[in-house]
Amino acid sequence: MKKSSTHKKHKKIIARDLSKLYHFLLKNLGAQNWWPGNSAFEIMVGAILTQNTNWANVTSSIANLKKAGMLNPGQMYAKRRSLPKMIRSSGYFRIKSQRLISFVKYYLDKYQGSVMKILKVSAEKLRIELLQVYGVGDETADSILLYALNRPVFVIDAYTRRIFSRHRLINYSDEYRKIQRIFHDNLPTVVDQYNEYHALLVYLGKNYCHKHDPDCSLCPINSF
DNA sequence: TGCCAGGCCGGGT
DNA sequence: ACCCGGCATGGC
Repeated sequence: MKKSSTHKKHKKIIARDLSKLYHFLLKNLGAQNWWPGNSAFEIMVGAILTQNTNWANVTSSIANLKKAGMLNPGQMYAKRRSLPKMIRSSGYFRIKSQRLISFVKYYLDKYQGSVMKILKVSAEKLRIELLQVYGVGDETADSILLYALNRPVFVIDAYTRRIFSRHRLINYSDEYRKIQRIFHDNLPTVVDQYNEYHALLVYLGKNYCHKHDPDCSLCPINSF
């Protein structure tokens, strides 16, 4: 059996139950306490480095940057030529170096690399700006908004698509903003809940909702 | 060994 | 509006 997305063993989830599902997952899986990172800038960098990449591969890159004193906008830009070497373990290291440079340049030019200054701009306006930056798409922009800048923006990723398409809330290939709207419309606008919910979905995706031949009998959602 | 990982971009139809 | 190839390392 290859496809599971429409198999009956996946319990159907409806939009109105998203809030209850959150509390269920939090109770059964425990708080994930994201984002694993200390400063806002470290989280921004991590959001780019983890694109289509295992987080474990990113941690050593972050450690390299920290050791080199490059985990701040000014030094990262000044030492930008050493980025490929520093972030090699994250994969796509050449293109991700370009993405980090374009992001840091934007952050320095527009906000002098200051969290205080970027926090003065509304989430809606910031999202549009971030999407103009080379290498920042919907998920990366929203990860920065939610996890680095504490804005109530729900992050949609491949795990979210996989989990909820199997449970027939969405189609896997639905537009990003369409999926996001379902969460925004059916959850209280609470940053901490958006934060924890996405982290729980990643945990669920990693451990129970595998791409091929998923072992659905172990998925906690079955007993929701 | 091959598949997968917390995407995004550019070109083609 | 889709669809696709390219980008790349490290763990199981």
